[in-house]
Amino acid sequence: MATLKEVALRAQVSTATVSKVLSNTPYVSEETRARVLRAVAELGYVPNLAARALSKGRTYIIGVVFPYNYDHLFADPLITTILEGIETVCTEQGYNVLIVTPRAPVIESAQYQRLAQSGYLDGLITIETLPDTPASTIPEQLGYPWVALGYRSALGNLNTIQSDDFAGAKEIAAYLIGLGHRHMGIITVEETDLAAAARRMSGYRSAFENAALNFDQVPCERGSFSVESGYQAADKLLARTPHPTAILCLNDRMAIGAIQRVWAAGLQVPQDISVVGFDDIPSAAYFAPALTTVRQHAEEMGERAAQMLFEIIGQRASDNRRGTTQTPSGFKPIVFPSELVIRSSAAPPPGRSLESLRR
Amino acid sequence: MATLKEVALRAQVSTATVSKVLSNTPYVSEETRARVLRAVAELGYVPNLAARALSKGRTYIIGVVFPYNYDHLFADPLITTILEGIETVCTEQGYNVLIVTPRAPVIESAQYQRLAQSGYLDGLITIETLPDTPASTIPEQLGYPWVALGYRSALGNLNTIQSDDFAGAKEIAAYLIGLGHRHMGIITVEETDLAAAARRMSGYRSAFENAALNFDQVPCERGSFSVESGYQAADKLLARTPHPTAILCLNDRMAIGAIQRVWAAGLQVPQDISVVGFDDIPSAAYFAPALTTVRQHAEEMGERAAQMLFEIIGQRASDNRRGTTQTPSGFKPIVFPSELVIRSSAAPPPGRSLESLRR
DNA sequence: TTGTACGCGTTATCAG
DNA sequence: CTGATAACGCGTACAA
Repeated sequence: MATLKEVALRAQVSTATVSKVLSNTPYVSEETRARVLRAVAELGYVPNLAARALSKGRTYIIGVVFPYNYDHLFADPLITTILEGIETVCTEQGYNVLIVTPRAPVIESAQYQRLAQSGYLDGLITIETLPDTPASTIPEQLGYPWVALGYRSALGNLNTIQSDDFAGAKEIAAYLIGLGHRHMGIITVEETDLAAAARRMSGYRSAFENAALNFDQVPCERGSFSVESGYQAADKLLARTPHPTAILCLNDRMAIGAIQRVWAAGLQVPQDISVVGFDDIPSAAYFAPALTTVRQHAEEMGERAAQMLFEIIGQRASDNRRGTTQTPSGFKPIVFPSELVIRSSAAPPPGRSLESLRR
Repeated sequence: MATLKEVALRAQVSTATVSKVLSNTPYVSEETRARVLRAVAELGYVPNLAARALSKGRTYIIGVVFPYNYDHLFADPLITTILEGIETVCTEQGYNVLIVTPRAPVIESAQYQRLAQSGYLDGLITIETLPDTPASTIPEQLGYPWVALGYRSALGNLNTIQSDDFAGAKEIAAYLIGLGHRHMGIITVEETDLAAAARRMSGYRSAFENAALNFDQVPCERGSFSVESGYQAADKLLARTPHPTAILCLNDRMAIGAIQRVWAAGLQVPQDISVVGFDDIPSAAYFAPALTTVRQHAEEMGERAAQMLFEIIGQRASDNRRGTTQTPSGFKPIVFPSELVIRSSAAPPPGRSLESLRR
């Protein structure tokens, strides 16, 4: 662990000169530059980041925050894919990624709060899966760079990257309706467990109302994201007579659970009952039947979030340079389209072929 | 962003005193302690981590390194599960996790090398999925705390956490043999792509030899981890006449691909052909047929790795305190058992019921 | 073109 | 029990 001073000693110059060489400042003679560089190489000198951070006020670390309560969030392919997108861009830009996972409600997580205020992070990207206690509140109050992925409830949507949950849900519900389904069931989650839940539900509702179907009479059960919970919820849905001919699930894992339950009843998907999901996790494509679902552009969303953050960091830096203290108004929300992926877990209801529909 | 100095000013004491109060040093009068604490609260003071790191030589950040080449490693549930285990323990211990993903061969990744030497990390956990260029080489040479998950090839296995790939592979192969299979195929990967590949292959071999079967004549195709590549590899295996009655896959995703290919041939799993995997990824349980595979204790392995790292960091610290500069010899490798998970993707070969085997 | 000297925010070592 | 003061390693005005 050689230091600047040691390099300076060896190259017979001052530490200031070494520093200048290393930061590519002009006005250094070729000769000394070469001598310094050689000393650096010989000593295997690497700048101490803690010292640099202290001096420059920049750590080149950005924090990715994902609160979790109910479930292992790392088990959610959507989250890890977003993370991958973020990580890619950060690495490109020479930034490092610190993962921050407040276990408790964000507001109560002292650890998170301290970290956010510790000056260790140049910025934060929060993955807001939960409503009510957005993790972005903290950096927002502290006035430093942040971007949120998801919904911030009543707080407005500046600096936010979202997936168009409403449109995606509406589209897939309309698709089922178009196939001829009239008796459907829904497997959702507690709205307190997923900020996007409400949007998806209103997407469904919108499709139903467009078709003059009464959404409020649609049987609706709650799961908790997992395959098992989907199984349980489907169990209740199937107990009804007549049972629904199609089930809309708020995520793919619950859809897979629901399908298991349909099988357990001795029924076929999609011949007897159609089941659709949401998210398009990797296994959705390989499940049999391959899941009809809604794709979210998770990796791109992660990348875009990181890019937005760097724009904010950059503009903040240039503001400082010219002494402007204008509070930036924030970026307009970016909404990524979500797209219906038609595979083979949905079909017209039994006794109602596509042909008959066309008549 | 209040500083120590501001707190000191407000509490009418010196910065040294504030520091003592905050680090719970005894020998501070109750009265001043209270005054300081109040000032801290009023100012919302949070220590600056960069400054603390510089002064104490400790950052409370540990790096988790996972090299990747061929594939999106974030898409590998095994890796993210390990990461989750690591993260849990680190958070408990008040450490933060920085993710480090050298894209190039580790040796050539300047970014990784610099980070490792920057003094920004208190320790490293490397996930060694690839042979030949273990990421742990760097911290090892630099002489600072590290733990490796996986295999370090010829470098020895000190400070290593492993899954018993050999035993797991042997067990699942023996299971198929026990079901009566005699003509099997294997879908593996390039040994340069996965350090564990060789162990699993020798596990298979061992089972075959125990049953007096010639392992070298077993048809063997290579995939590249993905579902698609499993499909392609199975394609070649099925082209043989007679085709194998069972396929051993080196991971679950390829097994799922292989099953798809079997279906495409109009055959059933496991009635016509048995297919087994390795890893027990979450979707293995929900796939239909549910995958018979080998479970690895990924989360526990991650947790154990973090614990081992903290033991090393701790002992290093106490060595320093008493001036001992003994080079620690390192921990013995910890091998986690892997276990056969019997579900429903394997059965006796056609025309050979379990009954007939017992005769 | 180069060097001096100070500041960044903490911790730690001493005197007092 | 408390308070100066010196590190920690780097960046950077400012001076030379």
